[in-house]
Amino acid sequence: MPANDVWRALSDPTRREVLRLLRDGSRTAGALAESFDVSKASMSHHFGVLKSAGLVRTERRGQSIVYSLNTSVMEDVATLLAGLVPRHAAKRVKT
Amino acid sequence: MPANDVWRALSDPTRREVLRLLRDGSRTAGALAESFDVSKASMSHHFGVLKSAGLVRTERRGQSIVYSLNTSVMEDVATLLAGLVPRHAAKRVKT
DNA sequence: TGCGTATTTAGATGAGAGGCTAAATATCTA
DNA sequence: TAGATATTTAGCCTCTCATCTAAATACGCA
Repeated sequence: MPANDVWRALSDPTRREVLRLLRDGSRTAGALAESFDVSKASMSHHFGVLKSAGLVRTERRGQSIVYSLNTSVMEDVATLLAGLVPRHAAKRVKT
Repeated sequence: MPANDVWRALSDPTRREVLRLLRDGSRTAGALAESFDVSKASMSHHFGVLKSAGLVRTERRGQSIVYSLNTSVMEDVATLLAGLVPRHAAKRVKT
């Protein structure tokens, strides 16, 4: 999980929304894509960015590919952020 | 603090390093710029991005302009991140 | 006021990102 | 195997971003 890839992945609003959707459970590429007003090809590109950053995992199920959050890496992201926040700004990350 | 601006500001490694430097205390634009192998004009651009995202504050001191972290906004950033991390991935953000 | 220092703004450039359509690949089912 | 469905890859285009140099602005001090 190169930190640079993670930050870059998070810099796009579409990708952040994908992560938010995945908070509620795994979804197929197609199901995710339907939530956005963007071509499936473009969504596939976003999925690739999220995947190479290690933020999501994939699993084939029949004809579909199911995406889910890689929760352990999401924890690492919290740590990355902690490296920027000054000590007295520490707070409980409520989820 | 539009969330988009914050994430965009954080997506650049130079800007993240600026924030890390500011964790240890305020610094002038020139002092910050010396830590990077980039022109002062480019650094000024980065400062502008950080500032318009609300991540840093400025204060003129004589000929210099002193940059410091906007700690309250850094807390908000932690909240933004929390909006992406699934419940069972919650963790103490150690700083 | 005039000069030196500190910083930002203007304008140009090259690389990269995200978008699209069309084609390719993988899987299921008849 | 043929056809339908799901997803990714390829190729192209446009726009944004980080960077640079040069010029402009702001301040302190003689």
